[in-house]
Amino acid sequence: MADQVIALKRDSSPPPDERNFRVKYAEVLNPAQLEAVRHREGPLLVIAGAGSGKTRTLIYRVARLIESGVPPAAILLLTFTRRAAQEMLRRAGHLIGDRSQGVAGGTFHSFAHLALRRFGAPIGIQPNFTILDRSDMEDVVNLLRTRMGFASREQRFPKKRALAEVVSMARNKSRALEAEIEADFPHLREHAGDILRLAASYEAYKHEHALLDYDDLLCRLAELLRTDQPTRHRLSDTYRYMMIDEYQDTNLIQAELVRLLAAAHHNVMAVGDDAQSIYSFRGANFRNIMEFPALFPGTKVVKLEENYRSIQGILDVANEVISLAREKYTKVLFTRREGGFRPLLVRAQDEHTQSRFVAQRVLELREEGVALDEIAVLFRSSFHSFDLELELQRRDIPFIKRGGFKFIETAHVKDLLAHLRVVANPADAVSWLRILMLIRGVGSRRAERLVETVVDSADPATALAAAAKAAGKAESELGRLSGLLAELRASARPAEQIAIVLNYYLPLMREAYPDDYPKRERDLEHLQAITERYRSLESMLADMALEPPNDSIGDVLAIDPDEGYLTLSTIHSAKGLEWKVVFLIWAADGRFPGPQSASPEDLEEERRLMYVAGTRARDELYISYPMYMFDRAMGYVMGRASRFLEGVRPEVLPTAVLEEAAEEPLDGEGK
DNA sequence: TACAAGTAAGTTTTT
DNA sequence: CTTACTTGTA
Repeated sequence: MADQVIALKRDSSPPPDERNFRVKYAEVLNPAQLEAVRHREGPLLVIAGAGSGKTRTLIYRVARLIESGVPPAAILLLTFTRRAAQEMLRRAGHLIGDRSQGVAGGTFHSFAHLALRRFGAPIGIQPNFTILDRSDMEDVVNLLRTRMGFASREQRFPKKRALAEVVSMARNKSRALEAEIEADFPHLREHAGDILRLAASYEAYKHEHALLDYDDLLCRLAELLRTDQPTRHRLSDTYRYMMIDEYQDTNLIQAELVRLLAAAHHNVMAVGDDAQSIYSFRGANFRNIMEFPALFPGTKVVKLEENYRSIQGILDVANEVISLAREKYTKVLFTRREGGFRPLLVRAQDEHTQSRFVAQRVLELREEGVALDEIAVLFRSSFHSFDLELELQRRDIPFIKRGGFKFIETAHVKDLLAHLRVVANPADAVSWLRILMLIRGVGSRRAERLVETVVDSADPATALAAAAKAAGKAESELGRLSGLLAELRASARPAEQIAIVLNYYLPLMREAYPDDYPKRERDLEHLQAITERYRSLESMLADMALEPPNDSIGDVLAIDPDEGYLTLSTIHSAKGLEWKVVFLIWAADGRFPGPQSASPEDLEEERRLMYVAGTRARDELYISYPMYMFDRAMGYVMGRASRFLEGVRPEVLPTAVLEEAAEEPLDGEGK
């Protein structure tokens, strides 16, 4: 190490090597954090309450490992989003410089993707496989559903969405499909036999066309590691120090992946909070984190209970919400942050009054000097913010929305990418169908036949041109498509390839969407800009499937405001984040929890979700709900506060009834 | 036979 | 608002 470092001032005798460390760990971490950061070999479980410095602990441990001489490339940091991994490595970089960039980091899915591309051959995985996102999966399921004759029979057969749901859930819970139907979808029991047959064809179809869905990425990596010893050893030797964030939201397959990857060394640090487990719909079970010590005997457990984020008033609400849970959790948060502010339960007249309250308070906060990017509005379901979005637009308050619909899933973006996907993987029948059906005169029937001839040929463009001869009036269009594909194969830069597709696709799009094609064009330009940084088509397509750009900036706003954006987010997408001021809207029974939360387990998870929402706030927390809300079945009904707030004492969460603001006309130009 | 248009129903959360 | 299935047209 080139830099001479000043020795620690503290009298306590640090381990000898600590003297040379640039970071003074003992001075900036609390005892529990320090214990976790100093841990070096063997399994470690950190139970970290909300705001207890969990991320900080991970970052400092990365830094300390590297300072202790561990090569960065031997560290694997698995997080819930890649963004989280990048952010952590960036912060670690502030501590120890750019050595942190050598750390391998990402999500389980992105890690599995890379591993399978490079080492998947022993279990029959082609390196150019295509990743199916959820809607691609549904497309395939739907195709098979029709092909197998389940579409137009008298008996009602489940829709593609439900089918994809069951199939995926079974895998995420590591259950046989039959058992999954019995357990979570008993109403589909009568179709169990057909669903099983459909699922089998789905597996065969994916295999035949080099397609892997999200679940395959995890399951097949587990398969690879189980069955192929050289690969297991290779990966386990490469990543000698593993760190896993948000462990409470992992499922059994992910736990198995961890076990297999760590087989050679058991150097695993898992970090999580059982009270913040909110992904059971993805097969996660908060008990997994409790069973970590059983998976790795000899696990050291460290608890972080001091909260550095929120003032006590906010923690009081969160603690009371979670204390009424049926399962008891492992810790109670406390803070030394004093502050007079009490969170407020705001009862609004109706949804629009709620929106205007939020908008107005946001403007007041801005007057008080709180930047917009220090404020967030959270909600249970992404459509809950629709009315608020209109109100914010009306008042020129810039915002970004996280979670919910992604622009990557809109038809025009999928169309565009499908043209590139067939170039990367000519066997990708889903994408072939998609781009063929865009052509006038080609419907599902003809498209399927064309796919059959094209998929197995060595030169798809030529095969397509040959097949087009028999296609009647669609011939010339198919010829153009063939030309396009040839042109795409000749180009190497993704952004350039997108430009080539745009040239072909934009006219088709204008015809297909005469109402709003300008907006869609802007989306595609945005996409082109995003893809400018990619050098390989494969990596670009993989990123689009695994880490899609989902911050859809409100399309009204063309320019970046200096003061940043107000954040609108689902609670799920707000996980791990924090803001100075948080609004939680639609905290009403019937919305949060929603009507689909029926079982006690579902409700417990909703309660944890409420806990997550509340603990995102540092200084101010406003929870609101409308007194009258519209119900599709019953018209306007009286709204009640969420049941999770009922047990919270009024001293801890006082209620304010919202008076109509006088300066504002009731009927704005919204709607 | 194959495609396009029209009508009717269902809707969380995410990799 | 999207998706599914029926009916209408070439």
